[in-house]
Amino acid sequence: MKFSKVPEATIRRLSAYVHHLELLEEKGEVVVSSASLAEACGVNAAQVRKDLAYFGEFGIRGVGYYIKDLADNIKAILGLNRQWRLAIIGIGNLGASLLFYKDFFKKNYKIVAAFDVDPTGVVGRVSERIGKPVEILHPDQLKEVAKDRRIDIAIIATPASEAQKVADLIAQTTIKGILNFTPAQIQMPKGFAVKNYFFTAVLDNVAYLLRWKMR
Amino acid sequence: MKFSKVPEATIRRLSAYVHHLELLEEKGEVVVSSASLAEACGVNAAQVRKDLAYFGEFGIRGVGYYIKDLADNIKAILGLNRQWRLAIIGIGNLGASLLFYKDFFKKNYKIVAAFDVDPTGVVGRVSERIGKPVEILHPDQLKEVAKDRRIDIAIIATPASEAQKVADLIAQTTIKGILNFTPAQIQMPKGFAVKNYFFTAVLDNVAYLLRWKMR
DNA sequence: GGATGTGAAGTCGTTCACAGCT
DNA sequence: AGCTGTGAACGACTTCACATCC
Repeated sequence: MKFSKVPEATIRRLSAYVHHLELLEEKGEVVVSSASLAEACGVNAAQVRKDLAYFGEFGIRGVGYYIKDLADNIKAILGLNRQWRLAIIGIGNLGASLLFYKDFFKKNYKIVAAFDVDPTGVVGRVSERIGKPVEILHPDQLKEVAKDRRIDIAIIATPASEAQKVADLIAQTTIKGILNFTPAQIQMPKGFAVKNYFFTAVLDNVAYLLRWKMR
Repeated sequence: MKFSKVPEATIRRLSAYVHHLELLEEKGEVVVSSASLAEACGVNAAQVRKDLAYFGEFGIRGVGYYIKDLADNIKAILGLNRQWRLAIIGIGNLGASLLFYKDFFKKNYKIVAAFDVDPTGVVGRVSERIGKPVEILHPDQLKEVAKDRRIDIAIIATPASEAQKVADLIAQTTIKGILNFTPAQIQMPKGFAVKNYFFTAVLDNVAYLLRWKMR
């Protein structure tokens, strides 16, 4: 274990490894080699071993990796051995769909609050679709609610024009992690974990590939 | 213009540049320097110039870049000067929310078809929310519909367990681009543009940062 | 003067190749 | 013998620094 600077790409791949290990576990497999895990995740075998080497030695030479053991270890590395409490800010179509995203439960994420400037907007329809409706609060309440409900991570799903305002609100709370779904680049003080995740950028990438590489 | 191998990260940044250039245009700005564009997008100024240099010379030394001109050029590079026709496959919460994602219109993407094995599922509620309901078709119809409606890109928003089946269906159509929203790694023959975009992987990244870098 | 465009340098991430265990 | 763990080689991306041009 060196634990120097871990590439961000490594973390992304660890997520993928966990997903595949869980599939193998369901199938009743017991051990897996770096080569086969690599193939399933579309990467190089040495890459798999290097990624793991940042955090320790999890395999057995001449054998491979015990699947359950490795999965547990990676989950611990990613912090998926505890529950992370999420707030969704901006309950439009995207925010609303996150409220109903079932796989959160598997992944140790739990939505504990939802915020929107217009609590009467999509909410009515949202409420229709779930037994116990999620209460939509006004962003003004963010600070106190963040503390009360111990929110760890805020997901910004507002229009881009509102993203910085929301970020400024978050900066005043105990929340330290942000997943920004808008195309806006947000500015935060040091000490915050911010990741952007704007999906039309990826779509643009597909369009670009189609535009040039092929046809 | 060298047009050798363009890093994927460059393409992602070009998307961000366009977004910011459009904001500047709305504000009535006329020229922008690489330094100021860089700051707004959270990158280095030399990076901006290098990114653009892959495709040509768009600036004027001693002056900067004409905003509208640069925006148009980047859009042409990304293929956003034409309309891309999308299909969404899997109309769960995520797929349904994409159906209503308004910004598609701005970005030259148009949803021309929606598929789900259960056309009676979310659809009823989906139909309630839009004047002219989107017709949800069965994936069996993919091949003929892809041709009729000239679908360019398929967005896979099914459960992960179905992703490969859907990919196999797509492989038999005229569709050449895929945006995969599931955590499953899909296998395609050569010549397809496939991008994965699974958002809990990014959330895992935030959790990891919180787990280690801070606290 | 001032900002772009770009070779060169530097940094970071990936792949190779083999030593080291089991 | 087989597969992991890892230094070293490689390749890719980013940043620097300055020549170039408006």
